[in-house]
Amino acid sequence: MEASVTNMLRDKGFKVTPQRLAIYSVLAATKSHPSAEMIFNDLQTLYPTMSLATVYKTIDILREIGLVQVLNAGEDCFRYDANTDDHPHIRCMSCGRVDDMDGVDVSGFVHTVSQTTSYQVTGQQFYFYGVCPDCQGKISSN
Amino acid sequence: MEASVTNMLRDKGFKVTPQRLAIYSVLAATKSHPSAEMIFNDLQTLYPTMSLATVYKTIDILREIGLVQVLNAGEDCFRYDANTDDHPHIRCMSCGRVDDMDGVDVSGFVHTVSQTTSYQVTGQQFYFYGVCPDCQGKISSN
DNA sequence: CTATGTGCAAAATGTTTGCAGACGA
DNA sequence: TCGTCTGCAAACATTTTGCACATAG
Repeated sequence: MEASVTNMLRDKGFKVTPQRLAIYSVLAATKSHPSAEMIFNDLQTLYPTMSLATVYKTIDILREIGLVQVLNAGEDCFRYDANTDDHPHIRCMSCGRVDDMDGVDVSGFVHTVSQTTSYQVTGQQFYFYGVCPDCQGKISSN
Repeated sequence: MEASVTNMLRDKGFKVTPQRLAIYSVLAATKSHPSAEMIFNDLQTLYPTMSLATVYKTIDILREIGLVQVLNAGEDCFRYDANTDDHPHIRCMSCGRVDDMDGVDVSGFVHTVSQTTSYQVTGQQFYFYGVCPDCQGKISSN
């Protein structure tokens, strides 16, 4: 996995730096869809001198070479996902977490919808909103 | 239509002001899903003294009473839609326009997906990305 | 060695807030 | 009249940019 990031960067003419590998590692190791600031905070211990600007610049490269996808689940910031498969996301309106919705096959729906539009469809993003299991528990126990 | 906005506002304890009616009118009269700034610009001629802050505050009220829905199709700003029906949106990656995808029944897909998650689902938003008919023409003729 | 990348600080952008005067009910 | 609303300006949060120094290749 790490090796392939190195190769992907080199192949596209980007230099391989510790910062870039570290930022990708954070994204690859989590399912929490962190924002730039969350990534930055995660790296403060290991890379205390890293700047937020570097996080943004690196994410832009990772997106460009197809290693991360960009999410906006209606928040005031973007979140990033190293899982670039087509999968819906769901945000808890109570605690704000954003989860993957695995095991949902979107291809049939996407195909059907693509037929009904005069656009040439190149991609899509599905967001669901609701209350996560943890917050359901908190609400019912209050 | 206008009358119902008046009533909706009054019923919820909000005052009816020319600014609020004007902002809703702009949204109700268009399918272009304007951002706050686009609404503000639209109203410059008729309401030269209106402030952007008023646009934001009003939109928040309209959202709260269910008269508009908030969109974020991956841009750096929010867009607003007075059509609160469940319908997907599609953004042209070339010119940036955001269109409705009418005539798509999402209920079956939503129902299926809702079954597969432990979240309690309360809503959803589907965004497609592609190239609009106008831009397809431009690209092929260049 | 050279071109690209990093980190910092400043700028830009979109949105929110506080408050004095205006106005709807 | 009274409480809410407007418009302004300042504050805020996120993201982008410019540039001197550092570093990958």
